[in-house]
Amino acid sequence: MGLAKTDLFTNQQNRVAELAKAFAHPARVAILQLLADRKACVCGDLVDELPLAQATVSQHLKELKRIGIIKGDIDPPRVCYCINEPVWDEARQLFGQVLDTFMVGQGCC
Amino acid sequence: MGLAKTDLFTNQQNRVAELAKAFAHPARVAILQLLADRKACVCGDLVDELPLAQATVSQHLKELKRIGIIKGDIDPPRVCYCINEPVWDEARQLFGQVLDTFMVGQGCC
DNA sequence: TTACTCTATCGTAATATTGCGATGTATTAA
DNA sequence: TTAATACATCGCAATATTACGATAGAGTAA
Repeated sequence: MGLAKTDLFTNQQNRVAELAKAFAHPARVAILQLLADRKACVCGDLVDELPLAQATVSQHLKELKRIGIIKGDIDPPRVCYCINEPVWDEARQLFGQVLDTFMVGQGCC
Repeated sequence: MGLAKTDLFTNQQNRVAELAKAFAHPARVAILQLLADRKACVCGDLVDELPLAQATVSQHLKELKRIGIIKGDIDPPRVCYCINEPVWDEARQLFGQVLDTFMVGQGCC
């Protein structure tokens, strides 16, 4: 079963996996792109841009917030969603670390 | 339900999501790191390195192969698993594209 | 106050993922 | 031939994810 034996892997591996989850669904990629482009920092706009129900978008936002890659500051009557810069940078660094361990052009097979 | 409305998103978004899935589980991160380090190109070695049953490792390898980020060439009595260089490079480019759309230091909130 | 807007959360259903034992298949070794 | 090895696949169970309608809560506008 989908047991997350998180203690069986390194902290780096677990964190990479968690950050990768943020990008592992096209809707979340779309959300992150919209926020990164800074054209829409408000959830209402996001719902308009996405082919998903409001409840579904809210759920994705919640998951992205749990991972930490976005943050939502309350500014009634809206919630301003933004990229969380430190975590975004962490993702860039970690993905870079993993992807750069392999240098293209040196296959063994 | 987990419907993958793949036609509702751009090709780029769908591909990013698929490639991210390759990294969205610590065991797969570990597998990819082992292959990228090139110290183990054979499934038997991989099973020894991972805290998972042989069937489970094989399943992860199958999924990684489906995504395309690794390839398995038969070399009886073993199967040689390796990073698939073009796709690895594609992942690097796509993640870079997405992650670089946001420049740290310009938050709106 | 009431009505309206915006977003979160609940409840539910469908599907996907993860994990492993058991079994199958192919090759090698004896 | 039989036995052993290496890996894939099957079948099942447990859990996670995705999606959405309905509802709740908080604020604004009238």
